Amino acid sequence: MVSIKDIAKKAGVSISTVSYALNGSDKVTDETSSKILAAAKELNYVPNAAARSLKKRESKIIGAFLTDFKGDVYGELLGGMKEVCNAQGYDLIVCSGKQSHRMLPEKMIDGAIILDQTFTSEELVRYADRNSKIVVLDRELGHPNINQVLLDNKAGATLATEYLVDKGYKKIYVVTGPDGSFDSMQRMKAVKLVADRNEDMEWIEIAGDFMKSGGERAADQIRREYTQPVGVFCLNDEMAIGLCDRLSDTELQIGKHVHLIGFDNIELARYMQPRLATIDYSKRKWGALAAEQLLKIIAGDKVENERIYVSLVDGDSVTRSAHSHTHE
Amino acid sequence: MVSIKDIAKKAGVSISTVSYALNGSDKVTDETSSKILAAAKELNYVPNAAARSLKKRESKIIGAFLTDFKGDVYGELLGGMKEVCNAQGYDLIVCSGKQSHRMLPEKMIDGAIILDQTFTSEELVRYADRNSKIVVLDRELGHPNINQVLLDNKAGATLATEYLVDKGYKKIYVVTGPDGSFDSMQRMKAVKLVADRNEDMEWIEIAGDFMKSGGERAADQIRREYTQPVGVFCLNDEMAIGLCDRLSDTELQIGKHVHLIGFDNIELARYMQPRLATIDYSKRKWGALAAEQLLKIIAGDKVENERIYVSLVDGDSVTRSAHSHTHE
DNA sequence: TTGTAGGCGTTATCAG
DNA sequence: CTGATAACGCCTACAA
Repeated sequence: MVSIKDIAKKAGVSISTVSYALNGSDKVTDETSSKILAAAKELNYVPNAAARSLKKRESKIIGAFLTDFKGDVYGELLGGMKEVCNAQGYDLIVCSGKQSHRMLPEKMIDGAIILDQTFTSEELVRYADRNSKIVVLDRELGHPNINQVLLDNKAGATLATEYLVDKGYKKIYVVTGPDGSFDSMQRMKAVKLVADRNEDMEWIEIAGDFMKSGGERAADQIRREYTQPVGVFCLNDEMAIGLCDRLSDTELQIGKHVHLIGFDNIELARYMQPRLATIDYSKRKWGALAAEQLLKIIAGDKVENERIYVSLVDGDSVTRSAHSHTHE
Repeated sequence: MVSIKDIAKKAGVSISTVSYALNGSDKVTDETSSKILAAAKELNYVPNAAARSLKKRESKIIGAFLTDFKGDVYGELLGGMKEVCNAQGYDLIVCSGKQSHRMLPEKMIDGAIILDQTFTSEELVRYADRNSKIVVLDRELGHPNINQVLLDNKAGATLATEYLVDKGYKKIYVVTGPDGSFDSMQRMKAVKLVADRNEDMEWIEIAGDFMKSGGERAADQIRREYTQPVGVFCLNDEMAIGLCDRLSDTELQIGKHVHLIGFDNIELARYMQPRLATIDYSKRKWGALAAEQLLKIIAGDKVENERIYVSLVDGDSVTRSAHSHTHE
């Protein structure tokens, strides 16, 4: 490995002069500086990240932590983060799995963006206490070193539920996320509020998992209990697609017997037959905002918690109930 | 930041003893060791990654470099890599973009898995010359520090092309990847070989880009030139889907007028109407094998270049030509 | 403008 | 078994 010491020797100066020259300090003559740069190039010098991090106590790297690498949501999200990070001279790395958590306390990264339920809140707070900078996308956490950028789950779930109600469905199944999912709980809360406002609405909760399998199990239950057209709100699109899959070779048709809406607007949603109604939001913006907030915290700036707004996407997976009274 | 020096002070021993105890050396009494461990825990000690990397000249981190974070192929691929890495005590980080290339020469990571055309081969060889360990998934490169794990593109493209021929199509469009794509070139080569073996097969190359837009442009051209049912081989599924999208509101129907096969078997393929015929391979295995090879190189073991096998997936996007002679 | 020297946190060598 | 001590590569007062 070639170090600044080697450059110093070759250029006939001291290592500190090399360091100054390499870092573009004006404390060095242009002449010696260019001599040093030339030597560095010739020797194929590459600075050592570990040494620099050790001394400067920063790595200029941000870590994004995800539950897994699958999932259609992540592509745009990470793209948004990277764009912001790079613009400010930071690199973004993506990590998954418990084992990689260590990178945060060990200061391998300057900060973390968390979208990973396997990261417990206690763990995050513990790191934040020791001065790690964190932005969470999947929970609420009050701590000076932690900021949160959350989806407007309440608005989204309200839109979705009211959509089903407006289309004339009184009986509505809601397929939840896994236990402990913040998004799931928030969305459920909004569903309940809508139900409270609509006296004649009956709703049934089905425990899901945000994966296809949850939608499949829900499909089985709905089919067993089926008597008349119903509304179904899957708390994410992936479960909605699992539900469609399972129902596809039965007598129950989506958009006719089962009126389905999801959440996330993943790419697949628009390829479903019929097109899946769902809740949309800008994944890129979400990621970008999260990164912005994190970099601000790192810079020591004050930040406010931010929210990502959502909108409803129509789809023929929900059609108007034949029995509904049209009020217009 | 609490360092081993602090622990040493608290436990009343020297820093070297602390280091030994922390690393589980048997050169320390169980008694002092447990005293040290207790002190470490009490002080919330976390080792500093930069310091350790600097001294040990390894980070126990592997980097996967992708063109972008989108793309359905990556989820499983990265999952396979991570599994292998973790099992051997390595962490996996995912990087994208030119800026992050520096992590390799700067020794922030112990090795890299490359699936990213924006990494030039010269750059990779330069790093390999300086002792970086690399596995490439998207090119061929002869270098002692570089190994390659490639798809069996030839077999896949041959299967796909012959599938169209067997179904009775004489005129076959082939939509390529972007210029310089290794996969695209390999697949094209195989197409040409099949064409050479089938005298009456006519094939037309359309320049694509492995993105939806390429498929859309191809659709336009095919539609302009359409006279009778044709076969189309999109060199990846994403372009095939772009092509379907663009054709969906025209008079040309997939599986009737345009007989389409893709490559990759992404999740969306099985949701297309009709189901997209394509070439499948285990993305998880691909990633796992790449990681295995890389860790072997790092360990100094000899490795052979490996290949990932492929298979054909039937789909109604290709049906038998009405004019074809059935030979059975 | 350049050089000297100390230190970041860790590991590892070599004496005690 | 334990303790000094010297690196690892880089940065940065401070001194010259």
